[in-house]
Amino acid sequence: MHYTRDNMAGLLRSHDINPTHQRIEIAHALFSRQEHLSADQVMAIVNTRHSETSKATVYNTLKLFLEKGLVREVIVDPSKVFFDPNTSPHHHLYEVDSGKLSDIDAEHVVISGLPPLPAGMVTEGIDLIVRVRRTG
Amino acid sequence: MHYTRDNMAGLLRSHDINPTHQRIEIAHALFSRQEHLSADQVMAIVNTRHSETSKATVYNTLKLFLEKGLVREVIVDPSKVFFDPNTSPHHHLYEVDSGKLSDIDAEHVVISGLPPLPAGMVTEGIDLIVRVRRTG
DNA sequence: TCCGGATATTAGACAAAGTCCAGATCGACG
DNA sequence: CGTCGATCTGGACTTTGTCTAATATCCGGA
Repeated sequence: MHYTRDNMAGLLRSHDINPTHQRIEIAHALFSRQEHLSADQVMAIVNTRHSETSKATVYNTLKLFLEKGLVREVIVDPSKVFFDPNTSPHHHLYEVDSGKLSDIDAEHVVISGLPPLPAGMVTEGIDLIVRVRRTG
Repeated sequence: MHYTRDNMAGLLRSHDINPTHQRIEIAHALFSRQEHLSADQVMAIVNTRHSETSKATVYNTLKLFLEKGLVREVIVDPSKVFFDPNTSPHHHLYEVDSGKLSDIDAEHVVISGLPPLPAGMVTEGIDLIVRVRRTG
């Protein structure tokens, strides 16, 4: 599967998102890299050659992608939110010093013994973040 | 154990923190409530009667408490950091709609199957956050 | 008691992330 | 082509948090 811009249009449509120029560029930035990017980084990537997409649009679009389940939000750093194009169940490894964020496959991870939820509540998601630091 | 201001002074000393007026007030705000508070909330509480403590001091003090292991940082909301006076191992339940944050005792929770850490890394902490939402 | 240095506090300027809005622009369709 | 709803935009604004230089407080020793 190549993350071409044409394929992005299809991906957007399949998530009920009208594929505009800007949205395709933003989706392409996220999916072709398969990395965790902040809004800032997305903006920088999309506007490398010449300014194409405004800050407001980047934020609006990322929020839209989030609502439509195209990307996932990862909150590990108090100063910025990361957007993750991988929506399959997985966890995160965060290197505190460098700010590097990587995936931990959920396949073999088991979390057991959680207490029952309060009445009238449904789980929206379980975030497991392993914070690590370089020794010495 | 009552969380009197006098006891706060002892608590601070036992964590190698010089117990000043402002620090005692801030510690008292956190520990007497045993709740998760943001810097904003701490500032509001400490300055209810009349302005006593500046913003800079609140931030400096919370950071100091963090370094000295007196409180713990909880990152669940992209817009603000919460400070948790409970430093014993535990997890968190976050109600997305209301922003309410509560503890999950770690005693019976088991997390297994995590992959080995990259070489030269040590775990700084594992954060488990259960995000819930009220059923519609 | 007075002095001096170390530690703490402060106001306010500043920075960065994100939101908001009113107007401009786009693009599909008749 | 002209219209209309959807989208995009610049820029002002808000909020959280940081920084700095000046001031205040504390404490030990002469």
